[in-house]
This record gives sequence, structure tokens and C-alpha cells, in this order.
Amino acid sequence: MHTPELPRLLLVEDDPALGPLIAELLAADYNVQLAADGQRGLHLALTESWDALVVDRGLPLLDGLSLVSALRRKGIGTPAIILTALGATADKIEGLDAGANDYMSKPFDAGELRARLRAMTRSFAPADPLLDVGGWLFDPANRSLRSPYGGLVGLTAKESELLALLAGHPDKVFTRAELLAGLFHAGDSPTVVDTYVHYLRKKVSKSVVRTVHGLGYQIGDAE
Amino acid sequence: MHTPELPRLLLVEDDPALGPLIAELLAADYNVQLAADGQRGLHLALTESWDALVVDRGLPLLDGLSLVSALRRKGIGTPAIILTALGATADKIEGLDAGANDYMSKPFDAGELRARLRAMTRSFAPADPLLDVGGWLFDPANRSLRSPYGGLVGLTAKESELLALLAGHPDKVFTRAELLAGLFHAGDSPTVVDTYVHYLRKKVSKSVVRTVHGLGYQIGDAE
DNA sequence: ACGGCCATTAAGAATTCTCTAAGAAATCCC
DNA sequence: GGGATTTCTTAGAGAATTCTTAATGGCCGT
Repeated sequence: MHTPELPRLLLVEDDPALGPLIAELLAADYNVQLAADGQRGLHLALTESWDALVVDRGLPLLDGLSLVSALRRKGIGTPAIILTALGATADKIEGLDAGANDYMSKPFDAGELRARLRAMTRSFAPADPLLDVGGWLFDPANRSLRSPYGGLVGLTAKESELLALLAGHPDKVFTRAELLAGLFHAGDSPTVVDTYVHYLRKKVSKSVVRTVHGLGYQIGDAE
Repeated sequence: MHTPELPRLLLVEDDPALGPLIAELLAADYNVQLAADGQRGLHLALTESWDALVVDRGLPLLDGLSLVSALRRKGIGTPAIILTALGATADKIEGLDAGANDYMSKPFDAGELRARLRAMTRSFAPADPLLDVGGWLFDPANRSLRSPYGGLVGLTAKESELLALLAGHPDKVFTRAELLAGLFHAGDSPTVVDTYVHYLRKKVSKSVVRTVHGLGYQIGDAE
């Protein structure tokens, strides 16, 4: 069942009645994929490319707030709405500060959800899935790189995450600590980052990732 | 001693009680300007630059929806929240479709409004501040300098600190002792400062750092 | 113009930071 | 299970930065 012209929306909702219902409601505007728990949702959010996320707050395995903030820490800014049964204002604030772009309490109105999705995706630049990295085209969805001359280079998952994070914020200098926090586990050797930068540079032309001595790494207008 | 520059927020609200109240609530996070009618609001939104808009829906002279959609038609995408007394879902949908990024019903919670503003402005990347140093643009975060002709020059940590200190207080003459105390360790050779001024001048055009014979060094417009 | 002080510049040693290779541990896939 | 791939660790070579020392050149009052 493919409707490629519709934007892709990932719905993460464990309620076996509500999930399909919301999916049905949004099917008119989006190509909806449903994930039933937080870990599955996070995995899909990381490995495929989406135009919008609708995430329930209470989820098995990984709650919705953690899901969204994990994405944000990895530099993935896909617009996200958090749904919740809780109506308390403090919960809304928490959700928004976790990195969600919007927040709705159940029970909600289908028309309002659709309108909020429209408003949300409108402001975020039409998610062009291809990142230009000094002439190389990087497709985070495929984890593939096309060289300026057309050759295709495959990246591993970590290499891809690193590139996505750096390329997603051109000119920003990431410290090793930031990259370590975003891509690796606490306790990993502090030099893992260096190693992966090295791997990346072996696959991409060396000048793509610049090192700023004493600070960290950066992708941006080379000189 | 150092006042961080607050983002600028335009509040358009005609209620003489509510307007100042909201302005007060947001003053902690924003530099708030209040406009009391729609035409005044639109004029300000068009002629000055803002980081966020908070617009009441019911306004004299020009209602909030028209204000926002007028802005959008002119290609101005400043993130906007619409406030309204009406709670009906149809009104929210209308507001969002007019081009607002978010919509809140009165009475609303101050914390939620602030959280929604944070969520809304977060995605609009905050460009880090650039210092103009005699035509050169200095980016302390990247420790990089862009020459008036576009070339990019990297600075080392010490060079960058020195430049930041001098450029942060234009026209102030720093003695060597001050610079030594500010940038180096007690016991370092007294001529380190000279050396680093030399390094800077090798990278930037020589006239940027002026020496005041017998006193010290200075950056400024005086000629 | 002269002499003394001040400033500039070059060269190099010590330190700190980064790169790279090689291999061990974990994971994936057939 | 076993081979291949990916992930992470370690350690030494290599590069950049920081600071010292010393020689050269310029400013200023007399």
C-alpha cells in the first residue's frame, strides 16, 4: 500500500484501539506507519526518514518523552507532536521542553490534530532528505553518500549518525563531549569520536570534516 | 555585568489589563514590545525584526488572523502564537491554517505559554553572535574570522581569547599587565602578549590591533 | 642625531592535542 | 556455529599550539 506522494508520518501509539483509529484519521493527509512501542518507534525514527512524528507519551519499553529527547540529542529535528492522557500544564511544559514541537491532550479533536500537523510541517523547511556536504550528497534515510562524481559510498550506522549530526548543523563546532553524548554511551573511551571521524574521512574526502584544534569538529564552508 | 541579549517578542493585545500582564510574564525571557491594535501590530511586525509574535485573535482595526496571514503572504515567517478567548476547535483550526504556528485558548497558563514559545523558537536556529572587528567578522564560537573579502581564517585558542578581550571593549587601551593577567599565567614571560599580538596581526590585517606606545594595545575605530 | 627604552619578529623547546593503525569485543547474517 | 562486519580500545607517531629567548628595528626626548 504505497502512496509515495504523501508525506510520511510515524505514529507511535500502543493502545490497540486508538492507534489504528488515529492512523485512519491521518491517512487522508499522510502515509502513516504505526509503531506499537517506544523502542520500535525510536528505531524507525532513526533508520528511516519522516516528515512528522506523532508520539504517545505513555508507551511500553520507552516513553514518548525519552523517545523525542533521544532523537533531539542525536540532532534529528523531525517535527513531533506528543499525545497524552494527562492534561496537567506541568506535563505539557515537560513535553515541549523535551524537544517536542507541540503537545495535545486526549481526548483530542481529529481536525485540530490535522491542523496542528499542517502548522508544524509548514514551518519546517520542506524536509529535503538530502544533505549537501561539500559537494557530496548524503541521504540519511539510506545511509548512503554519493560522491561529486556519482560514486556511491556506504556508511555504517555510527558513521551515518555522526555525519548526520555534523552536517545537520553546518558551521557548528561540536565538542567531543557533545558528540560522545549524542552518539555513544557514557563510559565509552573519550577517543571513540576521533576514531569515527577518521573512518568518515577515509570514506569521504578528507576536507569534509574540519577539526578545530582544542574545540572539536565541524562541517561547513571549507576554505 | 554582562546582559545577555534577549530575543525580541512582539505582543499584540488590546485588553488594557491582560496586555501588560502577559508582557510582564514574558519579560523574563524576552524583550517584549506591546502593540494595542492590529494595524499597529502589523506595522511593527513588518518594519522591525522579531524572534516571535504573540497575537490576540480579537483586535481592534485588524484581527489577529488577518494580521498573521498578511505577514505570511508577504513571506514573513516569524513564528507566531495566536491567543483567543474562543475555545472551539474550529477556531483553532482556522488560526493554525491562517499561518500561525501555535494556538492557545484563554485562560492560559503562563508556564505553558513560555514552554510553547521555547518550543517554537527553538527550531529557528539561533545564529551565534558575530563581532565586527574593523570589517572582519569574528565568530568566537568557531574561533574563526571572515575577512572583508570572504576568506576564512582560523584562530588558535589564545589568539581568539586575545581578540575577544580586545574587541569586547572597543577603544579601551589594555596594558600588557592587564592582558597578561587576563589570558596567561602568573610567571609567564612578560613578552608573551607581544608575541600573540604579532600572531594575530599575521592573520588579520595589521591595522586591526593598534599599539599605544608606552601603554599597551587597543582595538577601535579611532584613527 | 644619539641613546635608551619600547616594540617587533624569528626560531625553537616543551607541551598538549590529534591522527592513525592494529587488534579485541560485540553484533549481524547466513 | 562461523565468518564477516561493525564497534570500541589502546598506544605511539605526528601535528599544532603555547611559551621562551634573543636579536633586530622603531619611537621619543634631549
